[in-house]
Amino acid sequence: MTTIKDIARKAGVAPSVVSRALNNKYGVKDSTKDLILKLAQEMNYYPNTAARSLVTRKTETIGIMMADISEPYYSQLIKGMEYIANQTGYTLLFSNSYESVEHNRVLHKMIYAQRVDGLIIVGSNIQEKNFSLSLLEKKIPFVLVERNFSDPRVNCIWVDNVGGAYRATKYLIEQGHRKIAHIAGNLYYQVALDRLDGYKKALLEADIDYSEELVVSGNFVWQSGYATMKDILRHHPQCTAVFAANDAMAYGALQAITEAKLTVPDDIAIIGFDDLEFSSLTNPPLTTVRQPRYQMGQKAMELLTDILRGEKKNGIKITLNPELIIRRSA
Amino acid sequence: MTTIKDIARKAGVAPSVVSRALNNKYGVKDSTKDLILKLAQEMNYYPNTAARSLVTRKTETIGIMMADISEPYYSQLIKGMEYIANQTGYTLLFSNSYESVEHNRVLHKMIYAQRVDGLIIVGSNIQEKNFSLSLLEKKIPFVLVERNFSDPRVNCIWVDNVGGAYRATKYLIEQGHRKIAHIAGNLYYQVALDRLDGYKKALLEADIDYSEELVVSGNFVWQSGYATMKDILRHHPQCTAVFAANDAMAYGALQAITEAKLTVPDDIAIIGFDDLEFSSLTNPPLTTVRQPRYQMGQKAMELLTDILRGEKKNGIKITLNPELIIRRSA
DNA sequence: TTGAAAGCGTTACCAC
DNA sequence: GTGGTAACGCTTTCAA
Repeated sequence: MTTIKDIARKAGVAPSVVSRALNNKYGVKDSTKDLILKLAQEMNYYPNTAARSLVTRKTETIGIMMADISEPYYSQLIKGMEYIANQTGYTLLFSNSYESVEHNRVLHKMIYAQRVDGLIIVGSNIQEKNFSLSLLEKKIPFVLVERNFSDPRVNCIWVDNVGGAYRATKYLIEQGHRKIAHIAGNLYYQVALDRLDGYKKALLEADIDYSEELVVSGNFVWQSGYATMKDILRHHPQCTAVFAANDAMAYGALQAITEAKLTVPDDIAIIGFDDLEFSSLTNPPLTTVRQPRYQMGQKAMELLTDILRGEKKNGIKITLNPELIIRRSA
Repeated sequence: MTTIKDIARKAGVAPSVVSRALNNKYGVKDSTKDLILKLAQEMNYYPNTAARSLVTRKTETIGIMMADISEPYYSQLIKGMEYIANQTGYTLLFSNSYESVEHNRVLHKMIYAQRVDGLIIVGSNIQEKNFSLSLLEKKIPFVLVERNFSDPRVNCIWVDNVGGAYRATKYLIEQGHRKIAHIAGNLYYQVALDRLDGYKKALLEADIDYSEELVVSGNFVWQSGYATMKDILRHHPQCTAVFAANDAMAYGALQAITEAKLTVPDDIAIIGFDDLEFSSLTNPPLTTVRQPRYQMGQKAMELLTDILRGEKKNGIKITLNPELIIRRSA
């Protein structure tokens, strides 16, 4: 591997000059700079990341924490982040933080080992406030995605879940439904709470009594949508519509309804939340609330980059709006 | 951030002793070692990654290249790799190599910048032989997944695609089908070629004439399955079964069949390949060939780790067997 | 068993 | 504009 010293020797200058030339800094004559650049190319020079970050104390790397990188939900988010990172030159380091306990491991690998300059944290487990606090204390720049944390020092990007759920439920009401069940997410998550709120709000507005019995809690995976839908079918046969807190659970619900030989949307209408890629392929295609995930990823990355570059100050909150996508399940 | 020097000072020893103690090397008295370990804990010491890898020339990081990290197909593969990496202490650095051209960027970010100790490359684009060759030349340890490259120096892990496709097709034949179409993948990919071969082999064995007209090529995404299925329906109404080279295209085919008011499997039977999570949720649930993806990820990671640790030599080839999962689409 | 010192490749500071 | 040198935090070698 060629080093800066090799180039310096060949060019007949000092290593420091080479460094400055390569980094486009002031104080290098054009002609020597040209020579150095030419030599670097010829000699196939690439800066050593470790050496550089040892002195600059920067890694040009951003850590991404999410519950499970392989959830289809995250794919667009990741792409949005990558798109910006490719432009700004940052490298992304992913970490699956399956559980809160794992946070500790991430802290080790990313923060203490000083592998990243900042963090993007996706997910809204409401018990994880402490983690944010400890990051704040350590002065690690970070942005929270899918989470609206009121602390004025933290950066948040989230979608208006209340509004999205409200619109979905309202749409069902407009279609004439009065007995509308809600398959909620795990209520440890802010998004689950918010979507439940939106559902209630629409009911209230339409003078429909809110009934706790019609709200069943799943945990965002299709299996729980399937199981809870079976319960609803058994205990509340008068239901004519269901609003599921995410698409995965809606898929499971669809499955349960199909198995019960009922048809969607004629017997039961169903609306999901997220608009996963697959949602246009269900039978019937799923009506759902689309989250601008690609855009969320982009915004999160842009924001963190700006903060790392000193172009923005901490404490920025960004709200994005979801959109009701009407297909054929409601 | 506490450094080794800080600990050395407090312990009244030299930095080198601290280093040795922390790394469990010979030549440190138990009592001083205990003291150092205790101090390290108290003072919240964590080694600086950059400094360490600058001298050891190791990053304890493995680069993962794949076409598109967000493809559901890859999720289990990633989990398998992570599982092993967590055990061995390696950090994973992902890179989406959407296209061959991108290889260059990856080389820069990972190899030239010396950010990784080795590479796992997932994908089977047959035009990418040169990339492997250049890695070989640079002496970067790597393993290829989903690819059987005959060069005796390269490590490969792949599934028996020919066998899987053969079994799927044979199953259709056993169900009485004679006019069986094949929605192939992009034939630049080895896996697409292999699955086509397996299909032919089963036909041949059953004395069914192979007809090129019944093979249409998609590019592995559902849209192409949808489009090609429409063609098949129009031009070959006598077809009673379809073998799709992957599940995504099978989903599209299912969609096209449903839209044509035909039923699966009565009018047309369909088999996919991969067994994505979603395949048990289609209507009807998809019969498909399951790839042991989690296991592939694990094996790939184990193999690379062993090679990096000097416990295995290059040139290892591993074949895994796919399994026919019979659901209700065929 | 311990310590001193060199060195990894880079940047940054200060003198020329 | 340029060069020398120290420094980043760590491991390794060699001598004590």
